[in-house]
Amino acid sequence: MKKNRIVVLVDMDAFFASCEQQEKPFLRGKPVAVGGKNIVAACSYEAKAYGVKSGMSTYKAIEICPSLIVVPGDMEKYAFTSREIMKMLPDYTSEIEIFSVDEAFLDVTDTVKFWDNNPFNIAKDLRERIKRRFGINASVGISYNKLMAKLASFLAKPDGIKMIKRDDARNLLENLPVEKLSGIGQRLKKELNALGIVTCGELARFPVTILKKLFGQYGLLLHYMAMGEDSSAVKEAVPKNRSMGHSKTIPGGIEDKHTALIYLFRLCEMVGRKVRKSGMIGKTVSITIRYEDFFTFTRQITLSYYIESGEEIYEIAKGLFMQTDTLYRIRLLGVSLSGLVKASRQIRLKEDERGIRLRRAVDAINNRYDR
DNA sequence: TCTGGGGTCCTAGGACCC
DNA sequence: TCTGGGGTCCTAGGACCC
Repeated sequence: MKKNRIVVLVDMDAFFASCEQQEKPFLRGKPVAVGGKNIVAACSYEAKAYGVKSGMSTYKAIEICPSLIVVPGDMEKYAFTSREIMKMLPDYTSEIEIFSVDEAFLDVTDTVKFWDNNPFNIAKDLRERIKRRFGINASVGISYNKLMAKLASFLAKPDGIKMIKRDDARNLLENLPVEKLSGIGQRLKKELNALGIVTCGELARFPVTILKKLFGQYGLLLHYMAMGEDSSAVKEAVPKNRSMGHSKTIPGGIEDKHTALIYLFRLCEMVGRKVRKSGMIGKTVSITIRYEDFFTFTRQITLSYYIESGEEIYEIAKGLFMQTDTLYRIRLLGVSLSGLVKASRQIRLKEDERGIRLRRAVDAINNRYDR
């Protein structure tokens, strides 16, 4: 375990919107929102200046920013650009964790010596290359662990570099609202605020025993987070796919099961396609159902064998779906396959048995619920 | 605030095994 | 036999992130 690490977080600024502005020059300098029909998935800094935020309804966004240009999102395109950018990272270290489509952690503890022992040189070089090749601004946070590197990049935005040294962390955290830390969302913020805890300083001084009682193991973690401590490692470069899924909000909602099954089938096919494309197979099928009142729940079942095709997924998903109530109008349906492993010849040998076992599993579901 | 879609991780209880 | 404890897997739900 290394003690004094140097962790860098590269974070693309307004990534989706920047990709669009790069591709379509007439969008540059304008307030742009990328998203679906009803919600803003991401927006340009010009739009942010008006108060537009991701997650906001498109209606509201246009209300506060009438000149907003809304473009449909194209995840494939962004993922491609992302992969191209990420290809540059091994030039700086072999310890890379691709954290999301627009963020990556780099542990440069062992390689910073090649950059005059100054991590700023790495940050500058990386930012320049991304800007030059892709026309996209990136912000870089540098610190002694991932938690603080993340905070640093937040403070660096937009288009900047920020380093948080261990000696400065305590001062910085003292008056920092707890929700600025990655890992503390709206829900936790509310609960902490209710305890009279608003800043990280206050959280750090709050009795650990009470935090543990209230939040379990996470309470202990919160205590350390508030002090700027995070022992998690920058993990391997290849993100392990634990699950793959699709979900769909149905405009107007669905009332009858037949229509729902048609949606379900399509989702299963999409999941199957995605899974096969990545050369994976999985054994746990989950469905998500959201009723009109936003009550959301999941049902899942783990098989004793692996599957990959839309048809196989559908048979299981349908079984799960048929057990659920149909009293309410369905707003969203989702299907996902988890327990994923790389498809291998050994596992594939069992393929012949699959048909039989599949039927057995479906029977088991049906029997279990006595239908 | 009236709410998309893709994920990850954690927890708790129960089943089951040794 | 009615009685321990640990480990692991499964299901369901929830918080969080981008």
